[in-house]
Amino acid sequence: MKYKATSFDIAYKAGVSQSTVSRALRNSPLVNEETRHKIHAIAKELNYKVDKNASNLRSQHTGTLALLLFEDPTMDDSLINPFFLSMLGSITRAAAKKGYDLLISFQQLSDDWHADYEDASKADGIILLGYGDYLDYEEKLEKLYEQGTHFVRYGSVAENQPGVSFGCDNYQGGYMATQHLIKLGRKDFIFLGGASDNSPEFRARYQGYCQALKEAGLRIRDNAQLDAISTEESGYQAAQQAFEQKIKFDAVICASDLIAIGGIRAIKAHGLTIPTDVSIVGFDDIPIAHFANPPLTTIQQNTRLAGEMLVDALINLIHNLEVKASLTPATLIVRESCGSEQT
Amino acid sequence: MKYKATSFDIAYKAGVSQSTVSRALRNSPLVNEETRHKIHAIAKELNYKVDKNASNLRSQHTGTLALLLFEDPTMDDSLINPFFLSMLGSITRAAAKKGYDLLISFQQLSDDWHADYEDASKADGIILLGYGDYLDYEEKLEKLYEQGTHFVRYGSVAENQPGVSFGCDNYQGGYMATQHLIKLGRKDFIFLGGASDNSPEFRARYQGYCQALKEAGLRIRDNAQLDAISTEESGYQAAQQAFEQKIKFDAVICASDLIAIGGIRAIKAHGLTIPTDVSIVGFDDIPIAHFANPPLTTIQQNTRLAGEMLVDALINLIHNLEVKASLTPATLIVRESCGSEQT
DNA sequence: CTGAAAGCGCTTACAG
DNA sequence: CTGAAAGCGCTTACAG
Repeated sequence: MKYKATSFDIAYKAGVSQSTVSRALRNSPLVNEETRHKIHAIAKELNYKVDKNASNLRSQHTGTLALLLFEDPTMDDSLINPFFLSMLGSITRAAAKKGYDLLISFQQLSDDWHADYEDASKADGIILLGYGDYLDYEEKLEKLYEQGTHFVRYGSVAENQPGVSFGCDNYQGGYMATQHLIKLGRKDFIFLGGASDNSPEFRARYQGYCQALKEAGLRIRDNAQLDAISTEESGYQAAQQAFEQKIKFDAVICASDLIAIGGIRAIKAHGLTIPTDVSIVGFDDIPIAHFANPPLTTIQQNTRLAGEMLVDALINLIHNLEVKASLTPATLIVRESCGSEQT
Repeated sequence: MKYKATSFDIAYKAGVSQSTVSRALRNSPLVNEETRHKIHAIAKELNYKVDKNASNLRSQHTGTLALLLFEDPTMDDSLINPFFLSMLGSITRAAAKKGYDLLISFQQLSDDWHADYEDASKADGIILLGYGDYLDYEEKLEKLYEQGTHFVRYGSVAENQPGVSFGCDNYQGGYMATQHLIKLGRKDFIFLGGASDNSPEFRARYQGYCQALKEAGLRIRDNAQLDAISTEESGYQAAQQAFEQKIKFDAVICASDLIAIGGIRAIKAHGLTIPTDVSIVGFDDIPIAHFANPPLTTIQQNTRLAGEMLVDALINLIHNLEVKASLTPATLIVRESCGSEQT
């Protein structure tokens, strides 16, 4: 490893004090224009980079944001939800744009909270992205909140949640998806996905779904909501159940794309054709949706916007500015899994 | 923010010196069993965490690995190759397992190398994952190498490359894919993907392909290798070109799954059926491959293993141990895009 | 086994 | 506008 230049080396070469070098490099207005230029030139020549550890230690902040991805331990390692990967990408970009480093950490929901705290001490703030059971998750949020840690999270947005939350307008998304199928003349709906306190995002989608049905004067059958978590297999099982219970349907609204992909498999397995016999719509717009067979109509979450909002909000929080929860719009992406108008 | 305990607080409570606390916390054998227990207990009670900046500054290492993802600036932001996302996941896990933090940074290939250096100063070593033109990329590697930076990269593995490289056995993968279609009775092959110095990974796959054809006594047509980069659109265009040039084919080997997905679209658009009329195989085994229509036969890269190898190798490099380039095995995943035996 | 002390490379009052 | 000096919270010889 090459010798690493320090601010003293620069000071010596420039014939000024180390304090002045430090100020010049941070572009303090306190330093003479000319000296500053000279110092910058020497720094460049020497390949000088400020030592982050030293500057962070001294100024008591890290310039780093931590991204915690909570995983449900029941999930298969290899099949991390593509939606979260997409969020990860947009958060990384957003953080970089603001000059923050991003520390990434995958955790099991079951890990004890000391691990979170550990991460908290390495970063100025935390971004939480979780899946799995919300009720387990909430405990962690409360711990973090008590600790006075700066954090934002992406997921369901509701009253009485610890900390600041951002999320997609799930209710509106569920509503739009359902309305779209209603317009297409569909009458018998089922909903694939959990709708309990354990998955508040899914529940909001379900509520939007119910609202659309209600407004159209269509019945909401009690047995037509089948639980599923966000995996292909679980979606398959849920649809399978609908068949076993002999629930008649020509329209299926899914709480996620992965669920929809599984649903499609089950529907095809029963010899039905999509969208002729049944229309189906997903949620998220993960890349796979586009390549499903048939291509899946879905509700798109704006991950790019979400990433920026999360990062901006967290930085504001760190600077003790006020930040409030907000929703990102949901967009209907029409593809071929719904068919076109019919009567 | 709550008051943050320091090693002095613990020392005071335990009635020992701060040096002893530091040693106890690092589990130095120099400290009395009993005192160590007491110190650990107090640390836990006080929610004490070692200040990373201070310890890193003092001991002159960071405990952090940087992951640089180079992107070809021509790529669409939103469509980061799912394969890299998968690598990212496995590297994150592998780093965490070894107790290293992972700093993530997306960069354009066009960024000047100072940016890399910047990252180098924040981490003990760098993992490089790049796509886009290899020739541009190589320059960066050389710069990094000259600087004496510890780094490993994933991609093509060959002689005369600066630094240590890991990668999938692309040659073998291309060979296996081709051989599979040969066994199925296919005769007229085309290859979709670049095969020049600009994309050495693709070239290795192409060479494996050529070898398999040669061994089977099948002809390798000069015009049957169509350039494509790893996007759906580019794959579509390449297949399109094959049709325009009236190249007859019943088997297509693709340099990546994304290319294959685009190829499938073009083939279907020409009214041909897969796999009846033509067999197609991809490379990577990204999640989409499974859901393609028909499900895509492909060559799987073991990203989990690759992530572990990269992290282990980099850590060894940091400790000045010897490390050498190696290949990860390629695995044929048979799905429906090839059909079954026929004559 | 333990303590006193130096020092990692910065930032930032303080004094001019 | 500039410099001398303190100090961020650790680790690690050095001396016992």
